Amino acid sequence: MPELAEVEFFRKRWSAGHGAKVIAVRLHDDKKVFRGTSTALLKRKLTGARLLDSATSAKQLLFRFSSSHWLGVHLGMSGELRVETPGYAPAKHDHFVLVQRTRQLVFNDPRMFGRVLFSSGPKPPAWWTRIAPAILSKKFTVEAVAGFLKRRGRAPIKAVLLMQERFPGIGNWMADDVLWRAAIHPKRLAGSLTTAEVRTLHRECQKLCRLAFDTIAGQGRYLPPDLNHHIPQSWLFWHRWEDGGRCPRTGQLLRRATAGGRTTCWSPARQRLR
DNA sequence: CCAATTGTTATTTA
DNA sequence: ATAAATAACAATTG
Repeated sequence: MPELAEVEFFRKRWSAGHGAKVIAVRLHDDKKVFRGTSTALLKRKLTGARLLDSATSAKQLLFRFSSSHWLGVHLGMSGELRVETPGYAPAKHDHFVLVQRTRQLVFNDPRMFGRVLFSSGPKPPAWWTRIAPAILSKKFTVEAVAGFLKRRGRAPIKAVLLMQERFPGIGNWMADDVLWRAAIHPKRLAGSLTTAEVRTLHRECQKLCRLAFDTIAGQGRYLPPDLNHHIPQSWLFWHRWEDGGRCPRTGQLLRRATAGGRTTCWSPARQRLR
């Protein structure tokens, strides 16, 4: 489920535990979410440590602990973060739990494409600092996008939008939504876009990211009661999942097919192959 | 039983 | 050699 703003939504949930000590760590050792991570070390170092603060970048979460410990979380396809009461009994797919005195911070991931990382040191770990510059940062320029599209010129634009090294945080539904807003057919080859189309695409990426943070992740300290709670019916989002969905702008039937290896939805009246 | 799934990476193909 | 396409990962749901 989680893309850019959804990841931030989950971070805000766990931020309930900022400032509080971890009194126990419960985890499922043998699960794939810990691939490449020493669970013994993670458990030993985080027990007794205080959760100081956290951040998100693209689809990654970073949690900073006392004594220079860093916890990384990627939610993969089906991961989510929850806050439970101290008496909560872990469910089947609750693979990682930080127990605090007044709450439990739970990482749940049935499909286990997600990941838990751990490292120690004075500076944030490399896997965090090498994430591509955010779409809402100054470095996400139209020139950078144009250059990238040229280099990936023979791939469908839909596939290119999913590449995290240039569009960090964009996932399947955001890619479809951006292309729909920009009125660009997902199967157009990246190198075939006109200068005007590249400009529009660049702008719509920024607009959708801003919109997504506001509606999904909430503003300030406010956290929506549920993911997607405030997403308006006017987004492609609500109409793209199943057959029979209609374009919120034209009212016509949406098309679905696979493009760039993923299920893709577009509005034929707005987005044309040519 | 078959096909699907909002992600990433290793392997295969062009 | 490079880039694009595909398979694989795991679990559940329709």
